[in-house]
Amino acid sequence: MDELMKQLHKAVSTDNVDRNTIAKGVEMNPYRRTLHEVLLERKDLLRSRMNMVVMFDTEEPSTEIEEILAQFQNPTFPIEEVNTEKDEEWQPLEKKYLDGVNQIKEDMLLKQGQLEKDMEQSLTHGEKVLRSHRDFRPVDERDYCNIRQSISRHFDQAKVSLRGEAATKILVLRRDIEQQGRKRRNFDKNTTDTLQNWFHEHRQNPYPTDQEKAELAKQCNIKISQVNNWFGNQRIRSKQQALRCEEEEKKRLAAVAAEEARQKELEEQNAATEAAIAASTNLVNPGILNLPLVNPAMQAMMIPSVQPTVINNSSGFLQQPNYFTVGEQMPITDNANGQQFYPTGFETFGLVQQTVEQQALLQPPVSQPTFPAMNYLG
DNA sequence: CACGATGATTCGCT
DNA sequence: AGCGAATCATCGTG
Repeated sequence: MDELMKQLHKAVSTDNVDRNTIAKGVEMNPYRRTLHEVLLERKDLLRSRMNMVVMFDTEEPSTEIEEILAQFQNPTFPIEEVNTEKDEEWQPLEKKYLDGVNQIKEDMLLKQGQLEKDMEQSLTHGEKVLRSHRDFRPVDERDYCNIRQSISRHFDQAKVSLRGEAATKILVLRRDIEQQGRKRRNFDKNTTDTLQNWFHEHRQNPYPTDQEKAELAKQCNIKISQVNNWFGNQRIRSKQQALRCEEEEKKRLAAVAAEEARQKELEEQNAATEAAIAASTNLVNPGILNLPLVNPAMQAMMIPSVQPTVINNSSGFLQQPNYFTVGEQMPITDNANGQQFYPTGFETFGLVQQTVEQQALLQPPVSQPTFPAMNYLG
């Protein structure tokens, strides 16, 4: 019985009321109804009074919060660039801020006053509860002290929370005023996404009706005039962008064409040089001038002193990797300069090392898979 | 701070 | 009134 009473006492002083403990006590105590009622009543009272503010287990007065709450004494307008020229623009905003701070302050003081009252009530109620305990257990000054401490601790925390809430409200207000003070704000991602989606889905005819504009405005939380501005800007800018893309594509194609022309010219030059050198170095047997130097069959017919190594060193075109593969072809015509021409694919034969690009020219280019270009205007 | 993106404003046209 | 176009002014970023 003593043990049970101890538990009950502890439960009351710490507000940690375990209903099982109470139930046991109720069963074994002649004053059970009274005890049961006062415990629950006290607990419910505390709960209902406290739930007006968020309670934290350990909350200490914060210097940060108090610094923010200094706005109550000396409110400073959050926007710096206040000049005389734009005073009429800032004044309503400044007033809004000062009024807001005042409102927050009044709210806080009101709630704080309510908390004080509630604390007084709780204290007197706690004392009343303790007095009623005297009917079934000894109650001394320590019990009163405990319950006073317990109650005032709860209310102190509530006050700290209240100040924290007020500080948060001030920060939110300052941020809002700062945002409103700006000349222009970019729309948030949701808004631009919504507008972009509509624009893209209707890119064939991106002109929303009045009703659609109203819907978009509501959906994006912007004014209808802003929807109009956005679509006006979007139409002209996507058009400009499309034109820019077209322009760049033209430039690109022109550059490709120029490069191709340059390559062709280079090849023609090479062919000319090669033929000229071939004509001047082919002194081994003037009688067979009209036969290709490159024909291996001809090499066998040449005088023995002319070794392939010599030809290699002196003229260089034997180093051409394709020499023997194309060499069996005969020249098809002569021109006035004694140049010999060979069927298609033979022109690359020359003194200049065959480049990769030139080799590629001999083969039909592998067609690259093409991806349809995105056309924003449809 | 330079520069591109972007929302708003203005003007002329139909 | 609604639009395209040019322009302004600010924002956001490297």
